[in-house]
Amino acid sequence: MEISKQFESNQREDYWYSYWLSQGYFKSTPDHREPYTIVIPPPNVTGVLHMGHMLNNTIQDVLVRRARMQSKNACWVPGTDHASIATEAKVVALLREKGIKKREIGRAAFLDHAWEWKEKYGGIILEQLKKLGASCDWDRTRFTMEPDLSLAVQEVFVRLHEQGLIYRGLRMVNWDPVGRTALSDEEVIHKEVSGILYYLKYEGETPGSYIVVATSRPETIFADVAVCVNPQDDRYTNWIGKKVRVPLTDVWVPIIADDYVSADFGTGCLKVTPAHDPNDYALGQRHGLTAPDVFTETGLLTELAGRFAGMDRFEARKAVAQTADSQGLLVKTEEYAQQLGHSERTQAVIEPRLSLQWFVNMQAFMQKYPQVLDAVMQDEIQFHPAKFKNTYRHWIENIKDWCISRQLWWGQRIPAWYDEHGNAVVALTESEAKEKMAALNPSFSQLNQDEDVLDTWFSSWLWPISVFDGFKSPGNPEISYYYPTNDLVTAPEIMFFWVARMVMAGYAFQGKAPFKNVYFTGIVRDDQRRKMSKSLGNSPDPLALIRVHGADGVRVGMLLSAPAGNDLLFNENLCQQGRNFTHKLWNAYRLVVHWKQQQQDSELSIDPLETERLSLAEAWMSERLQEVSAKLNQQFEQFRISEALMTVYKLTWDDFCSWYLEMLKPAFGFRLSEAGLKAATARLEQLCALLHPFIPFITEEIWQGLRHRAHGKSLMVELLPQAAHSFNLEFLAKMELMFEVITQVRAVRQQQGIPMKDPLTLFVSGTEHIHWDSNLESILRHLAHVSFVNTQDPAPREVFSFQVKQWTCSIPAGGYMDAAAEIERIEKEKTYLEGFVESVRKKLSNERFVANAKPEVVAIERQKEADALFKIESLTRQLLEWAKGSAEKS
RNA sequence: GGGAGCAUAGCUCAGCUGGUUCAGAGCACCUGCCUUACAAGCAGGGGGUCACAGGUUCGAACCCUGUUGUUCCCA
Repeated sequence: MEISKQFESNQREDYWYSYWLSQGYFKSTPDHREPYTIVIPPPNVTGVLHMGHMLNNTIQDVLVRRARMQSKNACWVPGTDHASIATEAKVVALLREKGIKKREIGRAAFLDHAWEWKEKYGGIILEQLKKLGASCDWDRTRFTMEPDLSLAVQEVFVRLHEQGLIYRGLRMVNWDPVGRTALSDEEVIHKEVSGILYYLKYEGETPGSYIVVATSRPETIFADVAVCVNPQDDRYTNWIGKKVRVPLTDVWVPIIADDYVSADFGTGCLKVTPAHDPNDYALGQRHGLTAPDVFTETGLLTELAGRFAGMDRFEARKAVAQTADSQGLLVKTEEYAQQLGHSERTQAVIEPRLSLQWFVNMQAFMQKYPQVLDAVMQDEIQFHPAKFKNTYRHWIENIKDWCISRQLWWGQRIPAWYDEHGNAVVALTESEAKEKMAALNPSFSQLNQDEDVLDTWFSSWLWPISVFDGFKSPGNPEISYYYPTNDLVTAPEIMFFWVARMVMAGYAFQGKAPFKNVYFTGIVRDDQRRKMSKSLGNSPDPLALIRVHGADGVRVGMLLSAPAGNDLLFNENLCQQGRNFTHKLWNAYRLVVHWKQQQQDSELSIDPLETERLSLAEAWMSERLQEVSAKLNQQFEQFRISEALMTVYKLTWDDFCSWYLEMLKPAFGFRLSEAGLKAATARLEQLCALLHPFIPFITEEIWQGLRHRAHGKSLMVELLPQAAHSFNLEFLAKMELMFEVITQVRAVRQQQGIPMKDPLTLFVSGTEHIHWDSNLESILRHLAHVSFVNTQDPAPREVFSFQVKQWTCSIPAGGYMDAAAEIERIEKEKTYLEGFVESVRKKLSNERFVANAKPEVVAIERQKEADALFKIESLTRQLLEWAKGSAEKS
């Protein structure tokens, strides 16, 4: 069988993925095994795969595949969320292109369009995940707006309302005038922008008198109900209680005093617009002021603004300032930096707006479920990395009520009904609502359901429960088996949006935390540390990356420099590195296949020196595999996934390819024995198993190619090599030492220009300190072409030498020597060691050190001294020999 | 404005309870090699005042204080 020179990732990855699918390996049903469960952070239906998803889902797949190979019942539940604002905006835009207006066609028709859109595009991202190799149980794919999950959302609303944890209230909310909806605090992004401070004259009752008010929002003057000063501010004491005229109007407002106003900011006079600023609203409440609203829901000025009515708020700002200026009411303007809230979805500047909205009373919620904080602080839910516990605690301790109503149509409609007087009842169905209303107002004539829908996160927070139908049929076998899930992999950005709220829902509705571990990935940035985004155009197309580097290569690239919680500075070179790694593994495979083919060649005989090397290589590789398996267990326990990858990377490249295969490799003109081939095959299989969670495709291909496999077999359901509890450390150390000798001999060859084909003799002294095991010489011969080792006789005079621990190894220089250079090298090393000894002795002669330090530490220092002295002695002897040699020559 | 984190090689990061191999890894870089698995490779090599200044200690990358720079969260 001819193996292609490289792994044809594009075709073979598709092939293996559909093989896995057809065999149903991704499926999970409850059984007697230990469950391992992950629910996917549901991507947005409007989304296409971006680098963040790639990172996030690669990590999840690694965890799930590893669990599966540890014979756990691994279940990864996929799905998407309906993303109210984003989806609605998209559908509205699409309809607008067709000349259709949302409000004209009405709710039902609009929702038809939205569902149509969702059916067409909503699954794209999940299809893309398949290209990455994601081993989700696709039969379990859920959607936050499907009937069962929607019902769960509404039930939860009703239940929390009954418990008094949900209320409706007039509150200052974050209004998005473009999306025409309220947003929760978490959906508002504060950015510093440069604004202008306008200094406006407010004329007093006495002709010619005025005060100056500084404001960044002159367009809101029509909503002014007062001007406020600090009672301690001497400049304005006389004004308190008097009236001033709002510029450009005939409205007179009182001057009030309140500590809230800072005398230092602007002129010390604050215009009060309770409808348009949370602080002003509070001020208004304290002073019994009204709260007229000068904006429409789309951010236009109302008739309150007189001739400015109908103008956009930003246009009006300029127009009002200009008019005030022309009337001599604008004293001056000045630039200043201000923090402005922006809508996460539409980017629109947020307008604080008074409106009736539904809220979850978070303080009360937290009082009822204190575990939400405790579980995280006490590591019942472990955060990786743990530093995020601080952030979590801070948020919980300062928690604010959660505004959950959205003035949209795409989402679960709020199960609240109103009569003609605005009396509200909350019920799951209209008939229940009628009953409840009848009790409240027996004479009600009509009942209207709330027009608004619920925040998407009010669906997502139920996700770990609702995907297992924990609301539809409480205590069903699935929820009992899979819940709580094991690990959640997500970005720190949505710790509050989602993670914290899932914990809340977990305790409130299931009585248990939803997961045991939360792994926070970093944010994928470009090499200038800019966040990757579509608008910046700095994000590569993930599918194109997969085409070029292969899914395995991209997975390695994503993981290589993505320690938990650290941002990933993405660079395509990382995928290249991943690609190179898979290529290396591929070539190891080709070598083994090549050896297999050589066995058919009757002209070749078995290398007579193989047996010894084979048994050493096998003993060593077997220890190493166990050692590495144990290390991997530890690294996975601590979620050090990129370190785990580096561990198997080095195992493959250094241990397996550079040492193990090279030890086995038959000398030129010979072939490998059957035993040798069998061993190499088995080891490569084990290696593939360890690598499979990281690079599933190529390892499956190799594993399937190494020997005949029955149909229906797969590496992905094989078991990982087991980690031993103890290793033969002595043997491993002995081999390491021999490898060091080999490396040093190679270095001498390189430095002195001695070709590999010339055999060398090696003199070793110091074997009374460390035993020289001649059983290991076969690999020295094979890998460094040392044909003879002499541990008995003193080395001849002219040698190249090096130290390995207490061994002094010498290679007769033959015709290659450059005495002067060698002497210089030895002298340099001796000088260094002498300095070292001095520093160690200084330490040892310090009485306080000897008295205070732990005995073993002192012993180590003494050993260091002895070792160095020994080496110095050896070097001195060598120098002497070189000196004699040159003396005799001259 | 309030809070949290970070600062170690050119880059991205490890470095656990202060004490062997404590100054490490991968990539990048330099030198020599197309050696019959692999130039997407092999063999070798150089590279750091552990941000700065003090302090504690026999001993500090690690603990304490301050300074500077930087990132994030909250308002």
